[in-house]
Amino acid sequence: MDRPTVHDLARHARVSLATVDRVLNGRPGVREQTISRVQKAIDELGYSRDANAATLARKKPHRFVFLLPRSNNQFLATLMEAIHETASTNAALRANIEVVQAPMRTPEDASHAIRSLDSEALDGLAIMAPETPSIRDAVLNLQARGVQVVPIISDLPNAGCDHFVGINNVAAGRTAALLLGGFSNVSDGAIAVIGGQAMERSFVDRRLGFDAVMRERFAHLEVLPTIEGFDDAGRVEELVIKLLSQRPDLAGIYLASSGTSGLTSALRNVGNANLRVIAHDMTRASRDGLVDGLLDAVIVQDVGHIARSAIRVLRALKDGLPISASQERIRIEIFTRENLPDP
Amino acid sequence: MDRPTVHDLARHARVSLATVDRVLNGRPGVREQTISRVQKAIDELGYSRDANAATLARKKPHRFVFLLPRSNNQFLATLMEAIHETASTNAALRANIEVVQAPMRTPEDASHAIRSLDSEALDGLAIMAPETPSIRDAVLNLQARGVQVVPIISDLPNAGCDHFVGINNVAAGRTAALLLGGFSNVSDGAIAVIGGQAMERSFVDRRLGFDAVMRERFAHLEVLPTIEGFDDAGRVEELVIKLLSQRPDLAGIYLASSGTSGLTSALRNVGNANLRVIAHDMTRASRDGLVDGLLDAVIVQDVGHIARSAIRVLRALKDGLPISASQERIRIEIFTRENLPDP
DNA sequence: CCATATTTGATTGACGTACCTCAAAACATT
DNA sequence: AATGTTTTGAGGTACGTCAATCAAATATGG
Repeated sequence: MDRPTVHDLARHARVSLATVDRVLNGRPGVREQTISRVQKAIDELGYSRDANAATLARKKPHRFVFLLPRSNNQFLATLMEAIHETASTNAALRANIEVVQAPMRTPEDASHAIRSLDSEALDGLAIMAPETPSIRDAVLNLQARGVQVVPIISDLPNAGCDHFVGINNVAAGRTAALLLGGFSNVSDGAIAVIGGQAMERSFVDRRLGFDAVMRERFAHLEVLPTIEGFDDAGRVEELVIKLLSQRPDLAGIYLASSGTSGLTSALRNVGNANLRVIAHDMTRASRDGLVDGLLDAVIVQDVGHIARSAIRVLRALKDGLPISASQERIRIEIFTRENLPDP
Repeated sequence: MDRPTVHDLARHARVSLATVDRVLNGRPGVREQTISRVQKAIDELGYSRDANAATLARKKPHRFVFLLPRSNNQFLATLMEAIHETASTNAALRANIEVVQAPMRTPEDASHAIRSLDSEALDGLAIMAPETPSIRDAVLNLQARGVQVVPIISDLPNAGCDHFVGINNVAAGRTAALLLGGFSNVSDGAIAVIGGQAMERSFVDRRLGFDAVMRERFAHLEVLPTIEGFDDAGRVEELVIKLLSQRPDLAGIYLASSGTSGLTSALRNVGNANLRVIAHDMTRASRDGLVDGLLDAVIVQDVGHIARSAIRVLRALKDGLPISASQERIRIEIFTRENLPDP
């Protein structure tokens, strides 16, 4: 009833331990025919590598890089903090974890950042980036050289990645619409949606889900075209101030990107009590916004979970370990003034 | 810069490897003075046991038991399924995981169930039980014999347990109130709260949070005294039918326990469109209830996360490993018809 | 058929901890 | 001082994998 080991594999496939090792670790010098014989033994015995022994025996630690946009918004700061905390508390994983920030305002920036990573010394990349052809190609290129890639926060659907580490952003958008529409008590009015960049998949998905529910359930509210805030608090603040002066019928704002501090600071000055406001991510600004009644709800993705999950997934992909879908599902939390936990 | 090993400890504390081992694993035959010398070395070097090597080297697997109420409600079924799935996908943990169900309608039942566990062969217990003196004593007794105990789902605050694996039930109650009150659009009316057993801590906490927010924010709604449903669908159904006939002014129902299928089945027959209804936990009944518009929102705790977390915590307590608070925090999810994921 | 390349086998030593045995040393008791 | 008891040391094996070496077997091309 014990789990099979490499020895069992070798015996069952009638090859030596060395050959099993070559197959398992993708080392060269094994005939196709032999590989499939070992593969067959793996399937028949239901072998899966003992992660404990593997980690223990591995000489070189894995090198994983988190590539994030260079931007000084508060959400990125909390994300980076979570990554560093995970890295330090999980020293037993034998993984070197680095955070690299690169400008991503243009697709060329981002793909250049990817290409300038030393792919030789790299085992895995967790990347948060907009979805553009040049980025997709850079990612595919990296994968071709044996580097595992997972998109985090914002998906890259056509970049050949098996897993995405982040929330279901369509569901997040739907939730935002539900809260905005449900809490609103006006008979008509306009709803503004502020995103980061148009190419950001996370925003596209959120908008998609948001619009669907607004259409289905809250057709009396008019959803305005997207405004791009570029995840920048200053720009968001300007946009919101302008919006409030131009649209006296504004009934709600959905900030589907970063820059919450700009939103709350605008609301503090020119907001009104009938405005329903939903934002994303738990930061200082969003917490204060909830407490002060400027925001009605904040939709939160746990950055610690995202950091841990990304590392687990990269490691599993690299080592050929199974991935537990249910464990890696990132949940959406909804915080309001009423259920805000202590900081 | 490498992590210190037991060898480093031995050298630094000027004792032998065997002594370090005795101290680390709590084996007898070491003077107090020596123990503290080793302890000092542990602190100074910042030693923490390599979990991979420890699991690998351990001969006997740990034996962990989940003790749950014997009741055939749907939530318990999903919880048990999650436990078994975790057990089978984490064979590498070298832990034997058992589920024991025992009647818990009276405190004596439950404490008897605890006492009848073979504490010799037991390393850890994850227990879901009401909070009564006899249960508390039985738990304390078990701990005195070296068995680690974590309450799951429902806390046991005075049973000497370091960790609770479950959601913040006060916050859950607050959230329920927010959703009930926020979605409701009546100017007055009554709100019914249905719990399981009065002694269940999870229910007490939910009620606490629920009442607080209703008082603070929705004082125009009258919250009725608790009704005990004993987590039984049949009983809940009867209660709800009676309630709806007796209180025509009923504006909302908060089902803070199991038995959701009884609730939805009652609503299907005698419900009305102006009723706002909140329930807990994702089961077949609650999913169908959302889809059919009988329930407005369901507050969900991820049973898979609870099962995994309980095992991780028990293992960490038993092996003296650190526990990552942020990883073990169980999140609350809110599902509505609008953001319901595929099954 | 040979020479050469490719593929496979046999073996070994880490990795860090658990767990065991046996003997030596320190301590306590009379 | 002699005895027994408690505490400590020394050393080894095992866990399952990685990683490396060197030799042996097999395949390939001319």
